[in-house]
Amino acid sequence: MSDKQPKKVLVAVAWPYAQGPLHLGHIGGAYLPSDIYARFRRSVGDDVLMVSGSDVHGTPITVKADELGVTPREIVDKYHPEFLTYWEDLEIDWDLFTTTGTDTHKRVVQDFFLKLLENGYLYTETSEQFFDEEAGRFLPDRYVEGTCPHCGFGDARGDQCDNCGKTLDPVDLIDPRSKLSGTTPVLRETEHYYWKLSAFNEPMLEWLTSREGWRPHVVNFAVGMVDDGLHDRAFTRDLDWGIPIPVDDLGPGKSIYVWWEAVMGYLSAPQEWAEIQGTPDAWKDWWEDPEAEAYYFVGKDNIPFHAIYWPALLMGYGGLNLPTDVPANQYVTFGGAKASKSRGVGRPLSWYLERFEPDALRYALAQSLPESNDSDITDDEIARRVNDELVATWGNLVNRVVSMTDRYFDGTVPQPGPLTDMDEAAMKARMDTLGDVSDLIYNVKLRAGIARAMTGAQEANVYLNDLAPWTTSKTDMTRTGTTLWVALQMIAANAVALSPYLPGTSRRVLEALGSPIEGRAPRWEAPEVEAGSKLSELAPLFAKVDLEATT
RNA sequence: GGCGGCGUAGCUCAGUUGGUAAGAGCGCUCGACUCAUAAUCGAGAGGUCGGCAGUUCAAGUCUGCCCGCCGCUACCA
Repeated sequence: MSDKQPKKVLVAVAWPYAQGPLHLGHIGGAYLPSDIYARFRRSVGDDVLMVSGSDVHGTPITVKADELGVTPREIVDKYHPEFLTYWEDLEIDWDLFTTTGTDTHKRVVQDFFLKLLENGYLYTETSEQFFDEEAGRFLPDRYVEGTCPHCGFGDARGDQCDNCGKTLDPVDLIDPRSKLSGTTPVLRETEHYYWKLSAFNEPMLEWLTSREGWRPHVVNFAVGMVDDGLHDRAFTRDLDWGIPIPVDDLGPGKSIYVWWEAVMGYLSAPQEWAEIQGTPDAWKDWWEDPEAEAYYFVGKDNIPFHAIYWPALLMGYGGLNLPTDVPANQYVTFGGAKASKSRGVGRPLSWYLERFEPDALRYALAQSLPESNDSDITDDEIARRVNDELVATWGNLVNRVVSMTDRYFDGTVPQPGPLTDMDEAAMKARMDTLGDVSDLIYNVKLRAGIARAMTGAQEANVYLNDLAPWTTSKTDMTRTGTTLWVALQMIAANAVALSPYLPGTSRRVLEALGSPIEGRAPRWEAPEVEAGSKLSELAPLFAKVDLEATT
């Protein structure tokens, strides 16, 4: 670890729409895993840049704004600040969490557009779209409603019929009407830029099939999609809310399609970060250095955009790093059924934060990360993880060792005597824990990583039971001191092993044992708890949770 | 409809290229201990690996069909 050259690591995380509160599925699916990974890479000395931000131009935002009769900006201004409080509460440690509404983003996106145009990947084409003459706007698919041509359902949306589930083209609707004004929309010609995505079929397939270490479901899904053939996609929309195209040959009112624009945030956010640092070119270390790595943490619904479209955009731009890995997660489901509002997923994050300590919530989610399959969780399951695993195994371990050190040695780290084989084995076990957890996190097996770290805590419990310092304290204080000294070393190392997952409580443990963290993350090595030093006060790490008492 | 995925102990889940008598955590039973947040440690019970049929010397792990569940299906994110 320590002998490796520090690497530049871009930790890129899905951009949430600033359109509604986040739920545990979002946290477990993307934001927590990225934070765990980023914290770990900081610990081993790499230069991590973790960025994301609120997508302010997403269609759901304009839909919601139209429904409420407010501007999209008002929606964004409500939810973006709310997101920031989540990050603070959960200690999601961004280098920058911005929005797609910044000048930097606009500049980068428009530059990207021009570069694609220059490289021959954009062309114009005319098509017919529904236009609401009363509202004076072209209508996105879901703004058109009418009778479903398949089942006769009267309120089918232009993109899909909610009754029979079929995918529709708004032009096929019988008696179409505008959702904006209720009037009958008319077909009107409109000219747009199209992206020559079809040109990337071959290189994309070649790139995808040569990825090593990617999760099977990610590669399979992406390859399957490319195998079906990539088709050219419209690159612009008839919208005012968005980033206008930087050329005027199509007239006004043309914005870059929000999805293409949003993923470019991975490029613009590091530039904004660099500007804030006062080193405007610093972002290039993460984007242009071939040795730099880039990890994209997203949910599985985002695989096409991060494993295909964004890499294709980058290929079209040229000279920028493609993703090192897209460790997409599956879904966190609640109470068996799919993510449903009635079973907890609709609960605001604050509901959980009122009942669980941040690290306790992080623990339960980390143990349930849907890395290879959808994973199911319930409120009781979260409480069970906290009470029967986290408190019982780790919290109690720390507490019992600190208590004995207080009782038998007045809170001073005892001087160890000669180490026996059992002592040596325990000292080695703590190093193995750090090594194993490190291997697992490097491979983005975060769930296995925290389980392994907990095994380390169990090993310390076994060691204590075998050596029984509460018994030896009656006859042999040297032996007792040695045992507690070893146990303290194990705890300190284990706090480091857990630190990516449980940053707040790990910090408390390390401070109490005399190894305060310098910087944002502890060094990934076993700290030395010095004999003779005085332990500072350390209250129990976690409290047990009783949901019934607080509900 | 098309594409993809899932169904492994009571619960939540692991199980690289098919190969020793199928694993973990929690729960449960019994025992040990009492420093510790009735926590800890040990032992044990518990599974036709959704069903059926194949391929193979050998299948949870490959093929086909069936049952149940889910996601995506391109201007929807």
